[in-house]
Amino acid sequence: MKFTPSYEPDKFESDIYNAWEQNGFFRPKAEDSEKFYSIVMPPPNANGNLHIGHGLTIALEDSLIRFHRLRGDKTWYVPGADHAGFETWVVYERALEKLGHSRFEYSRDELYSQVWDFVEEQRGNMELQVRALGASCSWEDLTFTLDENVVSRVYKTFEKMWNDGFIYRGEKLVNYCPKHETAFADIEVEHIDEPGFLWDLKYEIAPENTDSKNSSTPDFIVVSTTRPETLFGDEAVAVNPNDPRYKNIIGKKVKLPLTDREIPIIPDEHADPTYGSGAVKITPAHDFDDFEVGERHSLEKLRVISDNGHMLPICGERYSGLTTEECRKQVLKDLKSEGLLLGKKKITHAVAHCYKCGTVIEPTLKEQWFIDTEKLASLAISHLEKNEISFHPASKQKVLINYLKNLKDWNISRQIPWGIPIPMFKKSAEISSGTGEEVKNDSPDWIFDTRVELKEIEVAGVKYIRDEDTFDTWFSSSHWPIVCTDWTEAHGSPFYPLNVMETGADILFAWVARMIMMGLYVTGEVPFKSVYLHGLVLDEHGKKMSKSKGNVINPMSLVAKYGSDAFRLGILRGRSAGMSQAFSEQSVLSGRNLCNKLWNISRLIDSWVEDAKTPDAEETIPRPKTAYTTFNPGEDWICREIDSLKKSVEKNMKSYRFSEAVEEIYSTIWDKYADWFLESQKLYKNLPLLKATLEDILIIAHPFMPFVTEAIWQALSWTDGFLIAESWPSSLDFDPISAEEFERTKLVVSEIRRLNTVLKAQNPHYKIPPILFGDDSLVSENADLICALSKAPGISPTDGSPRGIRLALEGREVYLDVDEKTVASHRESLESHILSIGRELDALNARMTNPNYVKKAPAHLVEETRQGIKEKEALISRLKLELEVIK
RNA sequence: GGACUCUUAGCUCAGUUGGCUAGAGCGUUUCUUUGACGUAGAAAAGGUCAGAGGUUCGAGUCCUCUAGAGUCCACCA
Repeated sequence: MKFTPSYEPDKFESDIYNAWEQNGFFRPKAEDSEKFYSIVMPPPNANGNLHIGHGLTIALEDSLIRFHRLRGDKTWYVPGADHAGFETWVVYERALEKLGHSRFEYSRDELYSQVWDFVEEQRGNMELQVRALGASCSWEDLTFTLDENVVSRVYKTFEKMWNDGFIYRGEKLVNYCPKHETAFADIEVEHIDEPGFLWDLKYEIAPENTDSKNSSTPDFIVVSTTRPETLFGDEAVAVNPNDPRYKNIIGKKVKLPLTDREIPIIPDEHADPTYGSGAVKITPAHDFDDFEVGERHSLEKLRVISDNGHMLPICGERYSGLTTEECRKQVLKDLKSEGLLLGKKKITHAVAHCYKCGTVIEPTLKEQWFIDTEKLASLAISHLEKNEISFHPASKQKVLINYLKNLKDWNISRQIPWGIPIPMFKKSAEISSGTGEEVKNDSPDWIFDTRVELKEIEVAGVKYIRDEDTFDTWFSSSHWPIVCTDWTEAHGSPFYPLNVMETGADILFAWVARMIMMGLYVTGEVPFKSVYLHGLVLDEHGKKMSKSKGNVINPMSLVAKYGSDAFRLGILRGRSAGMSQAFSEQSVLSGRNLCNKLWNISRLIDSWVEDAKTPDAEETIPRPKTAYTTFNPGEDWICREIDSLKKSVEKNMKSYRFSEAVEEIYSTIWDKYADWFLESQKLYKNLPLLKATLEDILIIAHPFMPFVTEAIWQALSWTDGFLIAESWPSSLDFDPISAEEFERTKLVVSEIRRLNTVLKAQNPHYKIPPILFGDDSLVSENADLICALSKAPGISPTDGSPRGIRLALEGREVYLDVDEKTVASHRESLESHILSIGRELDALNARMTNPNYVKKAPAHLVEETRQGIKEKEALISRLKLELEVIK
């Protein structure tokens, strides 16, 4: 294969991916069961497109997987697809609406199969995109969140919990979206501070209860509320027991406005004497606080708002059927006309919204299934406190423990058809067919049964009807590490626990917390050894991406434009764990440039290898490792640099510092390998070394830029097989003295270049002069290289009569052979150089004059400082001497 | 109200147990039509590390406070 002048990713990527997949590199062999390195992908929504967060997830996870694969671990990366219960449901419901249909036209079972088809149609799309990002995952093991084994595992857990008494049926207030007509967990509700009003309503004290003998007793009480329309459900008015204003009316009754009901005045700490009027109406069926108050005082829970947000008939003909908003207006109008509306105050308060449609959440009284989370949470906390899971960033461990300590019971019922049916059946009031016997009183109200395909079942002569609700998706998702690894009670799984769970920091509570609780509950072991949480990917201005703002960056369009590797490099660059950070196309562009650079490096080396080939001198190249020897300047140095790159990538990957790893690869390839080593090799062309070092670089870079490195591997004339299956390089041999010598040679070249640039700036007609060197073995031994790298027209010894400008480098005797005029004009820059060295010297001297430093600092530091002072002093005196000469 | 995070170059961020002259990318300026790459090469400018105090021989790094930014949790009628 021939190298084109620039790397064109779209010509290679899909072929390479297919070749990898078809050759089975993504799947660990069955017999290799000893040392697995396993990661499961947080399942992207089956019916959706990947967003930038998935792009980041795959870049992170796949680089870990590829790194470990090259290191020789049996890696196992499981892709997934999420039925995404509610998310998908919203999309589907919208599609139905567009066709002029409503979900209420269909039965639950009909809806379920419709959505199944809908998702099936869309699913391939997501999988193609995961492939395009280069994810080296085991497709045969793809798990869909509604797969048979997932459902059966979820049912098993539910049954265990039911038997353990962790599950209870409760009538409680739940967060309810009147638009979607389903309940949510607390975590799915968004609290937003909004302006609103606090109205003062006049509740008259019922006349028959007024103590006529005591005229000091007021005949009404003012209650403050933000939701006047709920007054129909009021069951009491609460005042603080310590509030002197109301002490003597506790226990009396008030007339509920617009109705003919009377409700008591009760004492409760919940009433804050400093807020509003200090008296608060209690609506147990429609407010979380009031619910609690109601429980304390055994109040009725009267529902006055329907599931879809309309007033119920109990509110009276005038209000029944109105939306809550309409009803509020009407109530306020009526109260006003009756003189019962006393005041209105602007306030800001937190209002709960549906996280999907933004509709105001209506706390609604519902019978639902709840998980008693107390034992689950404390189990999780005890393992977390033993540091059985390492967190990146570490701070999230504390955050998670704090969350678990305050965890409330978990409502797992959802009133949407798209999801896993809850396997619970309720005893029917009807007498079961045939027997004619009465229902036995001792038969349970609810029974667990997995025959969810049936609407009703019969057990011991009793008829039971299926609960129509489905599970909260997080209930099944919390089993993800268990189900993906096929963990069983009998055999466990060689992949469980996972090595790493990598996901977004935003679902630490919703998902990670629940996986830990469930993993421990089901298997007794934590589900993963490490957690890496990435932050949000923000737009280039640091703003959250959103469709409405129009600042969404689509990963696929970046892949199409710059290539998959460029995207991966761009998204990993400068990103650290847990932080929400800006991302721009610019970083992808620089990733693309690196790919092209590496491509051209390889192109050059390959052309040298090809040029050297003569028909009769066909080399026999030992694979897998090219043997090499170092002869020339820079060769030991590049071996040292690659060796240190290798070690630092190992270290960074171990501590999940992806960005640092990428940065080091970038600078080694570009600044070291291309700009110094290859430039030097233009003189020497040590082919075995060039080949060996290029191979190492390709392997080390492969986890981060898999496609271009493989494309190069395939294009090189001497390599065979696949790069993905190569093994991580062993340590390179090098002579450290020779490496250090090249470092000093670089300094000479840089200084010559810098001087030339400065002098050129002073005089546009300046031409790069020849180089002279005195008694300087480093320069004489590297003369050709220095000459070539600095583009000087020539280099020669001074023969004892130095002239021109001497380089200000310690221990060097190198001159630029320039004319007298140029020498004189250089004086100024020399003076400023002396000043800056002087400042550094002062700093070092200050340290040494401090007796405590000399006494307490480590000896090697003190010695270094002493050495530094000596060198700087020598340099200054020499520079001063040069200044004398220039005069 | 509670918890957590952040503040380092024009921008986005590194800086691991305190230790040599605080780094990178992008951007900016100057130079280079050298046959791997202009998606390039060479060079340069740019930082009182938010502020104050403390610990220390030594603080971007540890502690306290202040100011600012952000995120999450929470029932404020």
